[in-house]
Amino acid sequence: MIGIEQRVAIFEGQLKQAGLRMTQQRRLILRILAEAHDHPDAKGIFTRAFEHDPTLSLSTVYRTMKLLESQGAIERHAFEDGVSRYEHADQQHHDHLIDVETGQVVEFSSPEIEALQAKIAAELGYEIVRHRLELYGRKLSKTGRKRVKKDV
Amino acid sequence: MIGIEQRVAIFEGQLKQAGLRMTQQRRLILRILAEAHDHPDAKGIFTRAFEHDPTLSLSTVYRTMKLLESQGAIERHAFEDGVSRYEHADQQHHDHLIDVETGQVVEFSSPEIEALQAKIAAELGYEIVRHRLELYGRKLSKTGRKRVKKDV
DNA sequence: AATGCAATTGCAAATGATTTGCATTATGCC
DNA sequence: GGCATAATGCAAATCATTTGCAATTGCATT
Repeated sequence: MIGIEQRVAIFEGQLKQAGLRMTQQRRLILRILAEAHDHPDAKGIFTRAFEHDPTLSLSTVYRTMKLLESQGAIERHAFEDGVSRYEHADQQHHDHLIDVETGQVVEFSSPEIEALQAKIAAELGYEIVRHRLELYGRKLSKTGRKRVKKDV
Repeated sequence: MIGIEQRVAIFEGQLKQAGLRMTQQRRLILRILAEAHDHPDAKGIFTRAFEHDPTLSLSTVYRTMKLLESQGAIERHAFEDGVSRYEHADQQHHDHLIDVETGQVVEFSSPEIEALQAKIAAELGYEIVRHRLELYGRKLSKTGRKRVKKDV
């Protein structure tokens, strides 16, 4: 988990290499994302950013998300509700468990499942390029659970 | 895999119980779905049905898909392109592997993965309500593969 | 610090999938 | 056959996202 300044600096370097520019709005959105501990959608990011810069437009958020995604700086997910949600990409790979009652998103990862996926794909004559695994669940009442990391 | 007539009859029974009616367009769409060996989207179903009944409207297709889904007669999937795709629901549970080059959809199922999912959810304090597992892959060149079931 | 030009932005309009309001039609019980 | 109302077709409405374009801004260069 690196800091905001480093993230901005890294991204600015990537931009420069591509002949692109670091703008106020990109800096702001990057900051919002770095501070986010959840999986906000474009409107959510826009709302948060808007408080710092009321001249920002939603189009710019969308364009920036697309740019960040193409640079590998963020990951985009589309859960069941259909809207795209984003999270920064400096963490290890993980999948998501969505609480069907609250919409809360819990992250998890399972090397065993990954291995099985690769095996299945190979048996079908494929190599996996990427995958999407989402569990939709309901909280168990009271017994033996172990919470890990939660957000919305 | 049951026949079309039986499917229509079953569905008509379900409709009757709900005070709903079996119409020409519902019958037609049901037939199209039963004959489909792929995962068509609303427009695709509409196109196929339109050849049999040019008065059919796309709205009716959407309304019918929603009805069929609520009756458990079909399953709806939204892969990465965002559009909803449908398949009849009389087969055993399975997940999907999508060929990133051709869009071809291969079905597979893995009890091992299902078991792991349940275990992971339980550890996080959840019971799984449903899940979504999609593998996006590229065909291996020539060696050891075993094709199973394919469609688009 | 001023200049120039392409990259970027904000805005509004366009898109594309899906839904919905409403007047018209058709289904299925009497 | 007649009726009440469920279902349809059409057009207009949504909703998330994208895009055209004129105005602005970043930044490399004087």
